[in-house]
Amino acid sequence: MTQHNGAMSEQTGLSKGERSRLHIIETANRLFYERGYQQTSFSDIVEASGIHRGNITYYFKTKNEILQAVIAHRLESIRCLLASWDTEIPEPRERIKRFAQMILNSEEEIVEYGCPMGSLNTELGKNEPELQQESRQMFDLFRNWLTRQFQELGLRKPRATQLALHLLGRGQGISVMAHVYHDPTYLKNEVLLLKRWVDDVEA
Amino acid sequence: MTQHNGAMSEQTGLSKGERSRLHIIETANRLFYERGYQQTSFSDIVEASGIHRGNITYYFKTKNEILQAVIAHRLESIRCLLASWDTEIPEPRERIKRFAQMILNSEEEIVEYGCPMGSLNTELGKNEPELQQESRQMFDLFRNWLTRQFQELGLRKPRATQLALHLLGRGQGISVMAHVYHDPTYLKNEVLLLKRWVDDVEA
DNA sequence: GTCTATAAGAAGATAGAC
DNA sequence: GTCTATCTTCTTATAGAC
Repeated sequence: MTQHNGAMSEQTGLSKGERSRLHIIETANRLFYERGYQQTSFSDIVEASGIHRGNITYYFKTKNEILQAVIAHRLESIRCLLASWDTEIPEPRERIKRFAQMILNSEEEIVEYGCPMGSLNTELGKNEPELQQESRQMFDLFRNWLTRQFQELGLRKPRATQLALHLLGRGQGISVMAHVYHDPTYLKNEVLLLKRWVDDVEA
Repeated sequence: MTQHNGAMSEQTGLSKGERSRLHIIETANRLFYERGYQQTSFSDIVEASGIHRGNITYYFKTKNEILQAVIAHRLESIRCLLASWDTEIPEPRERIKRFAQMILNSEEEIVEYGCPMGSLNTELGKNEPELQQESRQMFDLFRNWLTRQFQELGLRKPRATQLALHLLGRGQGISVMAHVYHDPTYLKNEVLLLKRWVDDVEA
């Protein structure tokens, strides 16, 4: 059966509907990060996206569904990011340090809003166990990827996983404190310490 | 002028009104921690405390004021805690390790709800800058106290502050990750690492 | 696919009787 | 000090025209 997609954009390869859907997701993603999930209303998404209420409902029946789509979107972004690191960085130790560098690259947003993964999970963990579980998958991607990198350094899996969790935790701590004190200097200094820690991990 | 407080309890030294006020604060404190500030409604506090709506309003005009009282209450608890550590523990290094031990002692709550200071600050940081600033004072108490302990170890103030912030950040990271994965084993292991780190800080 | 209008309920805040 | 009742606004969700 031949598919007819006459209205597809040649630039993006997305149909009109797919573009609207993506625009809703990207708008909601930003608002959920900057204001929090609970504190972002449906109307906020309507205003910020410029897409009318009923049309958003056409794509997502509930706000809950929007969050699920946002999480799926973030998961895909993380997968792409990790794949690019795998491609571009040959040494596992340098790959691990690239993770620390990511924190430094996001300095401004982290100082202002905290870590997107951590703050979302912290919010959902209080009252929405199913959604917390979905958002936890973002951590899983990094944890599994970091575990693999430590294994490539020559460590056994349990130890590699332990180090991966330690590194993730250090990143979360840095993000929380940098946000609490709105302090880029603290963030920079701690990322430096973290890279040194990576250098000192024995193969 | 002589004060007449005929209705004071002999056990607590609090008048009826002071007891009601305290009961509201303690109830709200627990709910804000377990469910989050935004996700706790005025009616939730009414139900959980057993004190009727109008009477809560008699003590606190707005939910905002309740939060301020909750933060003030927490600040006082932290001051008492730190004072007791000062009294009971002679060595500064042992005092610092007592801070790490506190995380272990709160293991169950942290795994279920995260750190009370960190999760509150993360939530308020998104949309309520004034309230975040108030809640930040909880971190200030620990930061200043830890800084003093590191100074007593013989370190200069800037370095002592840096180490205090590092320690606070490690604690936050542990709390976030233990909560994300609901993993007491990770928490125990990381607290152990943290105590070793304290032992290795050079005087 | 896109939009307007509105229903149904929950939220915070207030008035005033007892 | 304690309580009931209500106002107003905001929220999510839905119905249905175009």
